[in-house]
Amino acid sequence: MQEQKYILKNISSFEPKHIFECGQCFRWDEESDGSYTGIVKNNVINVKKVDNEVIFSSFGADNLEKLVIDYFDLNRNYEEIKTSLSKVDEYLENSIKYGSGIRILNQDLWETIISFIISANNNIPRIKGIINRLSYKYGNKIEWKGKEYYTFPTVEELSKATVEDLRKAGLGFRDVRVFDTTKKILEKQVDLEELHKEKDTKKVRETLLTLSGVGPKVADCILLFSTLKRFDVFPIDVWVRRVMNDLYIKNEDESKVNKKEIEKLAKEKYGDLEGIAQQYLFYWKRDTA
DNA sequence: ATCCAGGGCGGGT
DNA sequence: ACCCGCCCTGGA
Repeated sequence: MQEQKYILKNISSFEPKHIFECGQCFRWDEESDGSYTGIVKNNVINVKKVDNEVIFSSFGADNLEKLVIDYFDLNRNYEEIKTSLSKVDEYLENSIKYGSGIRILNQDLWETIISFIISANNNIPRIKGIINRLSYKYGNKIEWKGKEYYTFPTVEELSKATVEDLRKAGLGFRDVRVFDTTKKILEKQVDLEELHKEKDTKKVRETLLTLSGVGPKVADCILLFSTLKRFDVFPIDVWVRRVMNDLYIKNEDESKVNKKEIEKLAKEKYGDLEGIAQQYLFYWKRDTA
């Protein structure tokens, strides 16, 4: 364990608030100075943007520079993506301006699966609370600057939890889902390493859907926000349904908008970048609501 | 108090 | 294929 610092200068398309509050992650919290602190693998990382510099400070075992480049997907050209998507229409162009510093993270697949199973019919404060309690109980403690942080439990660590333990941690009806999925992954009935090797997004999605608690929306979130990193998916939650209805479909009752219609529309308009388009639209709609 | 929050499941048509 | 009621929890 060691303290490290890494500074990015003149980086474009990197705004901590946009990245950490666009709904893709649950383990980052804002500090009083506006920076964000989160847990990535076995590291605690603080991200602070000052003018045109992003300062990363960490305490952990991994090489910070390598970790940051990988986790924040720094080798991807977001300027190019934004230029391309901005040409679609003025709605998307405006939402891209609003969330111009969004980057889609490469989050650990296992952690992303469990986190989004917990997210079902839940709200963000509760989701974060549950994940913190699971990490506190089954993860490992890291102490840094007088504060305690806990790593997200590994498959083996979480497999020690019984259904009752999970219920006590506040998971509610998601307890059995997390328990069953953990067991299935532990026993490699679904092999996460193998899943990374499959190129066909549809096949990966089919496999994810065999996991308890993983339906269409959760599967798409896992595909988009984890190291699987697929942009040809379009997670449809209440906010995305709302924004797509408001902008294009204009049905009087947004709850009756057909998912298939939204999927078709997204594919037509945004093509293979529909996943990233979804993030700009989601962040804009929810943040200005 | 009732409702809802970043859905999924199981049992109906 | 669609549709619907139900599922824990806690904050408004």
